[in-house]
Amino acid sequence: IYCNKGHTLNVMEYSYDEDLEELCPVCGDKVSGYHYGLLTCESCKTYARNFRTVQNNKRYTCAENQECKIDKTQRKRCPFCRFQKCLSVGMRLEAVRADRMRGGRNKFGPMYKRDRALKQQKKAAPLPPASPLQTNYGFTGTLHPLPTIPKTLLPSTPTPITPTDYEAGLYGPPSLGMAVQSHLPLSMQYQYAAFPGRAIKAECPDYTSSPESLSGYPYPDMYPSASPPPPPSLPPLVLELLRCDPDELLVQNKIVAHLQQEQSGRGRADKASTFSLMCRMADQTLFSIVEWARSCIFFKELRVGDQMKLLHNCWSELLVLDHIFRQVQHGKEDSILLVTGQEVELSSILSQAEATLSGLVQRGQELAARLRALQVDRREIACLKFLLLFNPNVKLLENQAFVEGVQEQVNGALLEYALSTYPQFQEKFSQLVVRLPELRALSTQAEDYLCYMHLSGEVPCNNLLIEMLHAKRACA
DNA sequence: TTAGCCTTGATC
DNA sequence: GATCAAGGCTAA
Repeated sequence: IYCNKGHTLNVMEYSYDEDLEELCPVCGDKVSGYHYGLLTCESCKTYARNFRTVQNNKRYTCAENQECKIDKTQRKRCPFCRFQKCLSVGMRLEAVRADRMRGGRNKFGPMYKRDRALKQQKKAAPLPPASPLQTNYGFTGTLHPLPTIPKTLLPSTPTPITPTDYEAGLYGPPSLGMAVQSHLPLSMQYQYAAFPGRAIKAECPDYTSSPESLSGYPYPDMYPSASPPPPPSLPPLVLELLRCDPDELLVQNKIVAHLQQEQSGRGRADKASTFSLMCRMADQTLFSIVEWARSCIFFKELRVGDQMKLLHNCWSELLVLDHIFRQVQHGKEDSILLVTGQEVELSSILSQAEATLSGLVQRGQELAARLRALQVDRREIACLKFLLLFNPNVKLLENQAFVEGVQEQVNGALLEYALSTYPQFQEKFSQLVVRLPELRALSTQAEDYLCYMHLSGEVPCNNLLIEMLHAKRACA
């Protein structure tokens, strides 16, 4: 039994109403439910939904410094900043339906459920008071089991889970290997919409699959500004590159499931260190990056030898970019969002991680802040990933000219996209590209650190990270 | 234009 | 049938 505000509440009977006590992250008004990815009030829900139609006729600008305070009484004063805030707190406007279809559910359903489950967990176990992640992944040396996400919220596989496993708290599917993706059950394709063209009726429309569908969604994925909506004829290559991106939720669930499975295979006395867990997390992320690359336009045309050379060259850069863009989307400077969807307070990392790691994390936060300030969007990140992958400086490529050609094409498409989508920000392309050397420098530092930790025996065995590290350099 | 209330409809 | 997150309607 857990007492809350004078009401006696059995934790097992956690009710939906508990969520509604929260305040809208945009304006602080009373929350009316989950809307477009998170708990918001009714008015911000309507505001976010209507923004597209409103934006069609009006071009909002901020009369101040684009830093207007948005609260319940002042939220009407600056539509521009209100919309910016909607996005910065994490509202997912891809859930606004282009076809205006009413009713039904969308792909965020599982996310809402999981969020509720996590909130319930927090209430059930209020100590330590921090996020579930801190409870389980706090930088205190030892590692506890993964957060117990109900297995119903994880992607299902055709493989059954035994009741024994379930009772033991082993929520992840027994196996979720890399080859599983093409054998996803239909229900999962529905829930997570990993691939274009597979969306079912009530699913969020797939805005990435064609220029026509994109025109029904005339603002960028993130941080749209007061500029006019992008013209319907966006560079087709940009759309194509974006189409290669896997669904974030799918990747997240897959990694969580894998880590839970790994963790469940350990005895109670055999707990992995926090660093070791982070390595495994990065390792799984790297798997998903390799899988992404292998299915990518252009890349899949290359011979395996060239594919390996390119990946060996840029794996850490792609990992770092993946991490950094997650922080850009996360939008909080005082915490880190992990690929598993868990949040760690920055202060707890900086106070408990050793100096080198702290430095790396901080540099990552700085780079994320710079990209956030540039209002980088998902399509631009998709281009940057290709620019990193198709690095024409990689030596001894069988098909050097092709790689150079792709690099050139993607550069051109990114330039065209940035100019047409953000015409008020002529320098955006160069500002974005100039971040790449910074990112490369950071990833080199991260590699060095990983190498050092590997030599100290701190990195788990059979790790793709180490395989890549060895392939790229003579670590010893 | 905003925001509270209403209707809808896929999933549970 | 209930749920609840979508979109619709409309007074202010």
